[in-house]
Amino acid sequence: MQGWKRSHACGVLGLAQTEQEVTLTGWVARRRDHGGLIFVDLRDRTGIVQIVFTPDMPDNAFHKAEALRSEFVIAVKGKVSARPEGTVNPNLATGDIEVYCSALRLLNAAKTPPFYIADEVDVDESIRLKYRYLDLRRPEMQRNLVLRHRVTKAMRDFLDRHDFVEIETPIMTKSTPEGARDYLVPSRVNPGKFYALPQSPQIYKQLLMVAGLERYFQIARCFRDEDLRADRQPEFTQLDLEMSFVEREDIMEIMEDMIAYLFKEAIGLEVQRPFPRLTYGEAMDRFGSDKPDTRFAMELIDVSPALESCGFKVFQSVIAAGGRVKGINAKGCANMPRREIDGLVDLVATYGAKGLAWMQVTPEGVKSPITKFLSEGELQHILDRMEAAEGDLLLFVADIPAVVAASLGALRLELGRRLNLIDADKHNFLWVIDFPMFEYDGEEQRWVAMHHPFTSPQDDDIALLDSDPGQVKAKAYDMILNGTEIGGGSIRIYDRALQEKLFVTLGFSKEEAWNQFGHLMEAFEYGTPPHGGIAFGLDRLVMLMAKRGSIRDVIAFPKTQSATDVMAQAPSEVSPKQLRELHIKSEVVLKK
RNA sequence: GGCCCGGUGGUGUAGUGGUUAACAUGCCGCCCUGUCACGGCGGAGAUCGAGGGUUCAAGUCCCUUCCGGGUCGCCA
Repeated sequence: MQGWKRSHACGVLGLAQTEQEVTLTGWVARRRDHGGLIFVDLRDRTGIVQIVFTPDMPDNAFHKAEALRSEFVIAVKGKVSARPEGTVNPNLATGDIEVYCSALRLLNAAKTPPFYIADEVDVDESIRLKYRYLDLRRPEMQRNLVLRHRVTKAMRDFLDRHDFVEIETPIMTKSTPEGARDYLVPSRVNPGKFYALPQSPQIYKQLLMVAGLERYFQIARCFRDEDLRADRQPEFTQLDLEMSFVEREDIMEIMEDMIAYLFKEAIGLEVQRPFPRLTYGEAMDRFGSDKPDTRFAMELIDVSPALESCGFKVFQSVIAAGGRVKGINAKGCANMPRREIDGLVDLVATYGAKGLAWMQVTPEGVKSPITKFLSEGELQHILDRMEAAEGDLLLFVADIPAVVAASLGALRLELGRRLNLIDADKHNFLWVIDFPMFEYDGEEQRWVAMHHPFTSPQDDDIALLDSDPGQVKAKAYDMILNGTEIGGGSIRIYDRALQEKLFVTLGFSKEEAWNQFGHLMEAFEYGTPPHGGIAFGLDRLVMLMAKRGSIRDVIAFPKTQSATDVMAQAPSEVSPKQLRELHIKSEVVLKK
């Protein structure tokens, strides 16, 4: 800084500072050189202000300004002046004023950046990631990170007021079966043994409840070695919390409070409360999803009852085998070209649907490849059930319930997007409750926990654990915003015997269960309060607040889809010495 | 692991078998005292992701591979 001290941020200047001498610092966003007059847009974190240089200025400032280039770092002393009439720039927050430079210092020069530092630039994401420090100079990215800060700040404020204690739990912990693939860390001092990075602090936070902390939270980094998506990174952040002496309702109520507070504080949005609730069953039936986007209707309609004995063998046999025939009504799409319908067939096929039946409701009647197999009455029943009107396109999938839900749920979302039915300004929060405790894993031939194995079954269903695990409902709840799961949690098991029984239902032997989770079950025997909690995906939450399509835009240094950091070049090979010390031998099997 | 989209000067794109690969922007130089995506004139800048093949001829067609993105599986 060469002895200078910054007096103001660029973005705060306005007519109120007129005639003040200021010292500003920042980056050269643009230089407009008119020969005998130079304008420099000076950018710092807060915004942009115009600096004016003329040849009569002291400090040889004008000639120094001639040498300025994009992204040079400079300090400027000067006087704030109202702009001459006709030169006010209404597109700039500081556009009423400009700063007449009286002294200029070049703090650091810069190479020409590989892309413009501006919001509207459209640059390949791999270039942005390679030069992430330049990407993060863009005002939009800075807004995202600042928003993220505001959200976590508001979380801490709210939870502190509600007597939660922020506690850190280990990053190096124990690998456990169930759930996602673990990231492993070899132990140098324990040859052949590995730590695992936590998929979530689940067991530790339950142990904190046993310990009597009563209310815990943590803004916790979690790690899962699974394939990446727009909303999934191998390391991500959760707001993780747990409360003792509570029921489901207590947690849901305080979390609605918190979310409303976050949205008010961070983006000034008044959230409508209470949040609507859907049971898992209802969500799957009506929307084909356990995280329904309720910003538009187009609900799934079950037309099976009328088709049990219909002439269309595909429908009839699916129903006979216990499947369903359901449809959605794409209002006003009767004239969708055949080619586009074929595209929809491909779409549902990715979700396992073997076909997509369609009916165009035209002025000349219903056009469809399948009407010839249906009786007058069956067809009319379908049209009534679907509330079909002239101009509508009806789309049907017949399959086992899971495939019907997945394919029509995805089709509904796709059509909602294409038909512009989704109001981007809406914020539809809701809870999904009464999840099944288990789902059957055909590959492993056993029941697996839908939420996690520490979730309490609902009291009335405990008797079904042996006889009919598929019918057992869990004391679990997910918070959904606009079709994205932003949080999920449950009331936990706090009884050793019940926890042990649950592991047995999941196919563990008693020994395996104690080997893996013995410390939790032993703890349960020393006076464990009833407890439950929830975890929110911070990245997704901030992504939705920032109206971005990927959590990469709200993470400072994210990884690519192949889980690499293209800037730091991680992961990387390590020296043989490092491997030796860790008792590791790497045998990369190269494909021929 | 599967499917889909993309990879061409620094950046973003055009180029569907045939001259010297085009355009915009950025960059460099000169000119310019009210611009704000300043303007004018001139200039440099590309082994078309990589490898192989087909062809008289390949940015373009074929195969393999790498990289980025989306998605299914996967993600208690």
